[in-house]
Amino acid sequence: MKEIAKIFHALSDETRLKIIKLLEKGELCVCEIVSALDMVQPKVSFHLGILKEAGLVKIRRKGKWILYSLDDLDIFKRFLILSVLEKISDEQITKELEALKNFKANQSPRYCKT
Amino acid sequence: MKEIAKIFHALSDETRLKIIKLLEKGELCVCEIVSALDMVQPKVSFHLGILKEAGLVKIRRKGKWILYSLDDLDIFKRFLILSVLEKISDEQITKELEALKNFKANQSPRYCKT
DNA sequence: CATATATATAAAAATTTTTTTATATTTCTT
DNA sequence: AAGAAATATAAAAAAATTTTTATATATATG
Repeated sequence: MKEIAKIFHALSDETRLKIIKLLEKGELCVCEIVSALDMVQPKVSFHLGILKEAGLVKIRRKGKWILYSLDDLDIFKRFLILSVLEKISDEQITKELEALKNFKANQSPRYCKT
Repeated sequence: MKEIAKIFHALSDETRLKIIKLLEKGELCVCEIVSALDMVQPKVSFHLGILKEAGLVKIRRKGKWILYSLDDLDIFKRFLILSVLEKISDEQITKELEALKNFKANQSPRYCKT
């Protein structure tokens, strides 16, 4: 029962819902999420940690970057994630998508420099 | 987005998940839930309030009792509730079901006397 | 109508979660 | 190898949630 409560808890926060929406389009490194959300890095890492602990996102290391992506192997989690994506429209994260686009545009291939 | 976070928040607590499980079998008044969970009444009312605010349970007054039941008219909520019911087995609330049974057995038709 | 019962609500206390700030770790680059 | 960049983690502070305790409200009953 704890496990289920934990999954729902991970989804009970607007910042975390936004992160899930941002990951809809694909893998993102922490610094990209930081710039999209316009929040300090440890705060973003904190929320990513909660999503990860709940098994909703997974990570992959690439050099000095850690790339986060949605983890929906489990059918229940897959449904929850799909529900979130469907319930929350892109218009609700316009600001964040815009910031992400700008960030990506202004960075060279080796893109972050916190 | 707040609305969705609110629904997930309502489901992110073990007491509230237990209440949903208890309501699986049908309407219950507050005092029955209190005795099933073995918690003080204001605490139970607090959690019922959160479930109600999230639109997951509904109420019906019957004399001095207020009867709570699952509210799953909405397809999304219905799925969430069904998931909870399916994910949490009856064995996980054995104690509570037992307490509820005893309570019901020991009470006359006009059953509560807090 | 006065009292008892069932439940809600308010205020205060306790607990948990989130945020901030500082620092550690890992990997890359020169 | 030294320094910089990306991220995590720890500690402290702030904020939110939950629990407790006391009280109010509504309905029923004698």
